[in-house]
Amino acid sequence: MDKIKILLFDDNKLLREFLAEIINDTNNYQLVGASENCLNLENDIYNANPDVVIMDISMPKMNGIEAVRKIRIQFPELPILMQTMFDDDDNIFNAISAGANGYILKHADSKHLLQAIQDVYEGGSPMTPSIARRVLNHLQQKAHEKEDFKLTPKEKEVLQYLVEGFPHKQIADKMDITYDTVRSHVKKIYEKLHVSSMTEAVVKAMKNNMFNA
Amino acid sequence: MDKIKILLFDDNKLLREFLAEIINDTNNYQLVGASENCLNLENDIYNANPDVVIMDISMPKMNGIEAVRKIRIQFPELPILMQTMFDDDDNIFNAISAGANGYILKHADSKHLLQAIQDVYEGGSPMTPSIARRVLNHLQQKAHEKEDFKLTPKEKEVLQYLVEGFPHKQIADKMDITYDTVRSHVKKIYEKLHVSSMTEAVVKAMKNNMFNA
DNA sequence: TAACCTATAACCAAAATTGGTGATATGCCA
DNA sequence: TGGCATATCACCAATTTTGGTTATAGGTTA
Repeated sequence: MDKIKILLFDDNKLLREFLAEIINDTNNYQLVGASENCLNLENDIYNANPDVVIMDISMPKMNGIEAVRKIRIQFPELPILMQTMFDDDDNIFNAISAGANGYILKHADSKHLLQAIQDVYEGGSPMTPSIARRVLNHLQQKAHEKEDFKLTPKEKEVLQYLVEGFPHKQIADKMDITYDTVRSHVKKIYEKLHVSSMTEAVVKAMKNNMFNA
Repeated sequence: MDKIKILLFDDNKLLREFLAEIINDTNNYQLVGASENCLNLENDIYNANPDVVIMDISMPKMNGIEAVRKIRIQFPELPILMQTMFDDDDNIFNAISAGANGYILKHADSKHLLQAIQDVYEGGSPMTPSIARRVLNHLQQKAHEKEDFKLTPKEKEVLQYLVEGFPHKQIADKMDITYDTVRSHVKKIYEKLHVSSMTEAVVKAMKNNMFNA
């Protein structure tokens, strides 16, 4: 069985050495490189050909998040495990949307660290419960704030078309009703949504994700 | 130190007994109840007064997700740990948006289970790496499709105000420029976004979440 | 230096939206 | 049966937005 090849990016020399020691004490893992910055990012990866990248989130010159973004362009499938000092790091979401796969703390003990490496290698996304909590809260807020404005079916249909950018006249054609009827619906919509223009209505509709959008 | 009081909802008798055994073998945890359905949900919780609820995601009569939703109304802060048979359960996202705090597999060994209980009790959100991966993918897709329209700072400012529902005239006042200058910016924005109306521009801005939303 | 981008501003004419105030018809429900 | 919500349509007048064209000034860059 081949060892899992690991490439490390971290500006702290002590941590690089510490990690090298942990990894080389095992039979299943192998450190194929450790850089203190991401200036030769693509080359480093190309030469080392790792199975997993471990990336410090905050580094001089180019930070870890920018690095993740660049890696994703050339190596879309390469598992990336982010490391941070604190679990309330505001960069969590930036790292996630940049395409990082896992997220752990720097002071994790060697057992947890090795498990996390194994997890990202297998396609999972290891993260501490506290980080997961922040991620979930983020999701819940998104799904949360939806109001019920009690629009009738026709009103919903009209609003849908407004969101899609159609002017009243075209909506009338599509719905096979007159321009003035569309207007009647629009007025009711404004009343129910407590707005007074198309843009406001459309923004409110999207914020309450009333449609797939 | 008080024990962590646990209330269990699961329709499988064997699993209820198994869990009772695990928990009662410890010093830090205490099972204060185990129900096979959620018909007396509120009463069960009120009487048992648990620190943590463990909920099976699929149950007869009322499923676990509906139950979570109900719990959240009366007990907004009560930690809920969901259990499922499979980590590709499509109900993950429904459970999350209903307000569940953690998500683990039913065949987790007792050590992991107890750790997960501890984690939710402490405000974390334990989940398996594979479940976390699905959650992250979900987030990444949301954050994904953002284009760079290369708007200038002023154009971004104008667009921001449009999203907030202000008419040109008020934007002119806010930015301390003339109405016609606002119009110039708006025209440029339309050109760069390939649209031809405020609603289209606003929708595009929001879809590419160019602002806080 | 010339070309280009940004920000500013103006004018005209056309099109679209908005507010207000009506009316008619249908169906539901108490 | 009478009230209520829904859906339809109409007209007036005011406001807002849009497309097109032009112009000036400051900054950057090839």
